[in-house]
Amino acid sequence: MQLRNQVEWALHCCGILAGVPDGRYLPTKALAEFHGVPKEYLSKALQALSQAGLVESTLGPSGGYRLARAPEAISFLDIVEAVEGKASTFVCTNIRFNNPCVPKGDCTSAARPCAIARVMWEADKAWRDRLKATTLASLGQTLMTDLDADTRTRIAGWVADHS
Amino acid sequence: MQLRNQVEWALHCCGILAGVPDGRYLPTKALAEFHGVPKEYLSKALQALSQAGLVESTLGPSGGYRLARAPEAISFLDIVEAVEGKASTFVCTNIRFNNPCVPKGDCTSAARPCAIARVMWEADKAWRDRLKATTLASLGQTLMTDLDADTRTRIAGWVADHS
DNA sequence: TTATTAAGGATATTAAATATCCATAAGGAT
DNA sequence: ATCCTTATGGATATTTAATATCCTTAATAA
Ligand code: SF4
Ligand code: SF4
Repeated sequence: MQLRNQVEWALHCCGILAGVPDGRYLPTKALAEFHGVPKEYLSKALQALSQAGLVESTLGPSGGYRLARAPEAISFLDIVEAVEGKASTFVCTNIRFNNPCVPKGDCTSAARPCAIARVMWEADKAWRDRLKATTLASLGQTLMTDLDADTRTRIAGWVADHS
Repeated sequence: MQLRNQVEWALHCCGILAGVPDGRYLPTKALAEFHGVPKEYLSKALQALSQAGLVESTLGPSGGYRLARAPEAISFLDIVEAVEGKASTFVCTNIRFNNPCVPKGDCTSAARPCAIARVMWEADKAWRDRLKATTLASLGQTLMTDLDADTRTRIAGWVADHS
């Protein structure tokens, strides 16, 4: 089980978009060059973010994307679910219904999901809760300590040049 | 991102194997019939459990599988990782190395994984921690309250008949 | 000796992820 | 007005992973 690479791209892009100057937009082309990924495919991830209402776009020259909300109001979970979907990682195919010991139609677990599924869904929730706990704002704070001042300045300059 | 169906099968099989009488084995054929899944394919999942040391097998008539440890000592995580692997759900392809603002070879994050990856890995850990917290023994207790006495008796009888 | 079973390699089938291409409409620049 | 740039979305191709089947081998009990 592996998250698709779009997730990594989307997270990075949101991190960069958080640094776009007010009123400006950063186009797909710049984001693709910055991360070294195919522009056309990255575009699909950005469209997913757009449909989820996390970013907003505008057309034409000097068009592109920017965050639709404050970085404090965008969580990792928002971004992951925009790209990967909200469906649980565990899907129950109800193989218990084949169980020869449970009379047809008498499956009490039809009303209530079975014990195994409940545990798997709780684990899924623990994963999402952790993702929900980190926002783009907290990511930005971490990057302040991770990256040296020079690099931060260079990145800010690059973004300003391309937005 | 979705867990493979083998995971659901493996969890169910372990739940059943927990009820196999001492000294007996339950063969793949029985487990496949019980759950209504293809025997040959289920066999692959059981082999994975065997290689992980969660179940042990014996050949010949009256052969099959049984748990290799007490139900208290087998967690959901053990089973999930046996089938799905231990690799993190988030794989970092280090696209930051393409970042034009970070001088080649000077990527401080090479030593330390980047901020995004750290969060994703923590979420992955939260998922695994939750899976680790439930054992086959606690599953059995839940099933005691989920299933009525008649059904439990029928299942126990079926298992005894086929082991 | 015979039937049964797990182990595992090989292969086929199906679905999903990854990637590219193109047509369209809209917005800025000239 | 015209042209260039851009997001959007559909269509399609390519690659990879999941799902499934088949077959051979060796071990074991009846
Ligand atoms: S026991 Fe749970 S996971 Fe298995 S088929 Fe039933 S509901 Fe699904
Ligand atoms: S920022 Fe993190 S997730 Fe992105 S490439 Fe770097 S290490 Fe990987």
